Amino acid sequence: MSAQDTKNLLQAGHPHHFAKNDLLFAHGDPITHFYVIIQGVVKLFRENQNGQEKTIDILNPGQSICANEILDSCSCHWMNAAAVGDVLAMRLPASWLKEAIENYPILARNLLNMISEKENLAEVEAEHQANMSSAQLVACFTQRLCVGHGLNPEGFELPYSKTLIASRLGIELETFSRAASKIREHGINIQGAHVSINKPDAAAQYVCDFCSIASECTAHQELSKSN
Amino acid sequence: MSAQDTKNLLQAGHPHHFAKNDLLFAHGDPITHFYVIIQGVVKLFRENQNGQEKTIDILNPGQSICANEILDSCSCHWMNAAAVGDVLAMRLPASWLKEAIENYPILARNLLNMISEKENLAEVEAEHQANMSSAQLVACFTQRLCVGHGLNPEGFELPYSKTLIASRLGIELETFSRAASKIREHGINIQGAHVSINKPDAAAQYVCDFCSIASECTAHQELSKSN
DNA sequence: CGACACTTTGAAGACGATCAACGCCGGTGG
DNA sequence: CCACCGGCGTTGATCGTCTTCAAAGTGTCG
Repeated sequence: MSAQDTKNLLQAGHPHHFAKNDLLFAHGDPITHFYVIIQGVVKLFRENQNGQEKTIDILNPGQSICANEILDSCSCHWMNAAAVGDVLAMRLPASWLKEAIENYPILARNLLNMISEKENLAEVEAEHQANMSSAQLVACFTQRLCVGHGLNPEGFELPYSKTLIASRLGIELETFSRAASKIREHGINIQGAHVSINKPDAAAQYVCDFCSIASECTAHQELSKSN
Repeated sequence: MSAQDTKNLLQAGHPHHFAKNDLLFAHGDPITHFYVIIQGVVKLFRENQNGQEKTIDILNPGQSICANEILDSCSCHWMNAAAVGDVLAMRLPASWLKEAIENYPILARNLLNMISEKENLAEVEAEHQANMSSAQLVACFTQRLCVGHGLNPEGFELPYSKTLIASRLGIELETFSRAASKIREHGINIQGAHVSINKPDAAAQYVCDFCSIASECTAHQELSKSN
């Protein structure tokens, strides 16, 4: 979004605070607001009648919530959004977004871009689920975090609980834990919440051969060239 | 799309024929065209360096191909598209779509809607993969086909090969075959290519309790009320 | 210190993938 | 007309992986 958009946004909405585990909205609620996270982490998830949960995405400051639902033709939320810790989020009426789209074609264009990208990622994740072992899923996730930290040789701390990450990857916590020890032999070291990568190229090969978009993946490119 | 759009479309493009197994485009090809299927079936799939394939979607006449890729910022295709049988498809330059979007905001709006919907479906499918057994996946797929045929008590013929469907569902052909016999006890009868549903409500319950959007699913609603 | 959330580890079990063999059918060629 | 072949689907047996259940370990915070 442009600086101008941001300015408009700040005028149209108000910051709103959510405590840990608060729901920003739940499945079935009418869609009334659009959110932009200022601080904290929000978990999007779906829940079926058996109580099984599937975490769809983990959102960080700067990311927006439920733009796609507002743009879809439905009037109610399809999923739940919960504050993982304390969260501060800008809250705007849904109508504001709809009007903005009508008035600023450039915004519509940006949103198209963003949503296309998300759809693409969703497909790639489905592919990963089908073709990768749980250890590879964990390695892929970790690698991308690591690139986000500039491949710092000191390593970094996991930004979320392992329970949350496991849920995001569609595996059980126990499986995550076992996967974490298994990928040590591929150069990825997870000790408690601290992560470091010894052999980025080895790790990349272990994972990215099983990913159809490795050649376009920025994380993969960074890892490979760092040799 | 509106009738007017269709008219423009017919003027801007030319129909193009593809033989069985022809690629409409492949991963890495520059994005030059946009397609609308007139006749036949097209398979979208991704392939990793190990040769593992994942079928993303099966497209039928009337559906468009790669609108999302054109709207994404990338210049090359992220996936492959192959003709399952003989295919006739309208082929338009990608620039046509981009211009149309700039000129007709309503089209942008429709595309936003369509892509949001696809993203939503991709997420639901990920959820299904995580929470359903292979038998339930097959049942879900079959149910929706069945509703598409108006719940005809005579049943209907599968429109695709079982190999293709299995690949679409992310399971092996053998698993599909075993699942097909297992779901007979839940009122779904698959004999060769012929499918009939004896107990729609039983089948719906067997599957839809594991789906977070059962209450919004049109197929589920049809099945439930048919008792 | 004790309660609680989070994580690790072990053992058993279920499920789907894989390998292998066979049946069915349509097409091709002698 | 029959023999052969290849694509497709079914069925059986085995194996590896992930889930599940259970127990114990670690850490933080009141």
